[in-house]
Amino acid sequence: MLTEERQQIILQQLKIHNIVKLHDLISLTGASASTLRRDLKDLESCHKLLRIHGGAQNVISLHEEPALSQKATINLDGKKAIGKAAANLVQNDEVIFLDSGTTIQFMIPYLIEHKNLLVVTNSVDNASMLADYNIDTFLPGGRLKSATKALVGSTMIQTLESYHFDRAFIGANGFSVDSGCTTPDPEESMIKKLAIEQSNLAFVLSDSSKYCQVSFSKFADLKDITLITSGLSDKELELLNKKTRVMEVN
Amino acid sequence: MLTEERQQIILQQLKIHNIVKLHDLISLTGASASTLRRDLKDLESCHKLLRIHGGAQNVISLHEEPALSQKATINLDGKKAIGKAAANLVQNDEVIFLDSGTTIQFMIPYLIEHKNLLVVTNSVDNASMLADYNIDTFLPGGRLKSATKALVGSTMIQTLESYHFDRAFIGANGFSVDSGCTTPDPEESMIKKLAIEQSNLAFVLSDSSKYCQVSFSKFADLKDITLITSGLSDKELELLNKKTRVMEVN
DNA sequence: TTGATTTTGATCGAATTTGGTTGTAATATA
DNA sequence: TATATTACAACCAAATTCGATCAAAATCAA
Repeated sequence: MLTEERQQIILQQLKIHNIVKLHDLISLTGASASTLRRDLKDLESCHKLLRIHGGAQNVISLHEEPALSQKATINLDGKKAIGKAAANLVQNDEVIFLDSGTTIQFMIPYLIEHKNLLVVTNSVDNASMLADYNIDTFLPGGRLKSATKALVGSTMIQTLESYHFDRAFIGANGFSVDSGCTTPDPEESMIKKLAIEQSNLAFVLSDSSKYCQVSFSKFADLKDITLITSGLSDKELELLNKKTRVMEVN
Repeated sequence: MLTEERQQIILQQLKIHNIVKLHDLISLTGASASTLRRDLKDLESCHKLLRIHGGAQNVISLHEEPALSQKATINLDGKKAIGKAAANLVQNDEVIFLDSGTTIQFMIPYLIEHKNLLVVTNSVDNASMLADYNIDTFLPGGRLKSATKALVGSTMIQTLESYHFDRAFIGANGFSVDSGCTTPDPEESMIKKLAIEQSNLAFVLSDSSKYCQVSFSKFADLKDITLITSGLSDKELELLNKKTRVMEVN
């Protein structure tokens, strides 16, 4: 059995079961524990799975959005760096759109450097933080999604259609060369898509853990946005650079 | 069974039942009590659940009061009682408006008793809390006021004009027989006024410390609203009762 | 074929996980 | 209230899994 075959089997099992045990893989492939450990190690290093004691699990299960508190602490330094870099792109007097999500939230402390900004956001949490920083903020109306505290729905869409932004900063649960930028919830996906359309320049902020992740709903092709990310390898960057503009921070 | 599997089962059970007993988890996973205790400990330390004697419960346990961080501790018992009384007025299937302000916020934990509510609010903080309690919430668009984290402005007004509420619950910085209900900010005052107009029944929530206080901008005559208050003397109540309906709680 | 490179499987000590035991604390019952 | 029951944290020893290493096997190149 070839290495490629084994790894396909592993990923396939993961898709089905969300979790695989090393033991099962041994009987499934006939390979030794050592070999399969090596496979898992390889697959983990390109973010295709997450190793756990006794096996491996999906990096994210498609229909599960981890609650904010859980997500918030992951890859903190990376998010901070991304947030700072993104905020530095903003110019005085601009109107910008801020998506929901913790990565985007890290931009806010750095936004106070800029004068006379107007921020439009669909995130209740971001709005609260923007108010703390005394940044002029506008919320389009919408229905509130409990899980992410983002505003969605037809009202939001109608409102956004009548706005135009200098820049939009969007979060993503996954991005890949083939599938573009994706997120679990179709309604939020539609907001992201629309915000990108209504902007002169659109940026997707996402750390390396989201690379090669595909979530349910696609909201942008890589060619239509500029990616701001951190923690990617040179090889991965090279590959991405063929499809989009990438800002690697740190 | 892998650690990760067990923990997923635990969280899944919590989502369904809001509470799990250690005993049930033992029969559900086949793992020992020690192991499951460890799992609960781990999950608690990353804030995915709250341990209780004999098992665990969701972090946001529905029937429990939120920890309120701020200086909102003034007259806490009074506000709680007012919030509870106000929430009890609400009926299933109603559309209600919630104003901004801490007193109003105390209603939210008690609102979960009612089924199929739709809450409209202009307060970002209330919205966030409503999301925590999984209550259907709609935010009309508007400009965000930093000081109070309330949404104001023409967009908000236009939106509210097209809505109609079964009940509106409004906060006030002052109320008196002569000057009616008042609040410092004219823009917020306009929102309150409008919300009252658009409702079948309007309630102003305000504790006794606001009695005979007059703030800059008036948004309602006492005759147009029902006052929900606490801590007033019999004499004061008698006086007020001539001008308006008063619910004294506690 | 020969020699170099890669892949594989086995081994072993270290690290992790697990289930049971113990004494203590919390809860239930009388 | 006093007592019995149950759940708890802390600890330990057994079992499992892990990572590192190395030699055998397979693959490749000339």
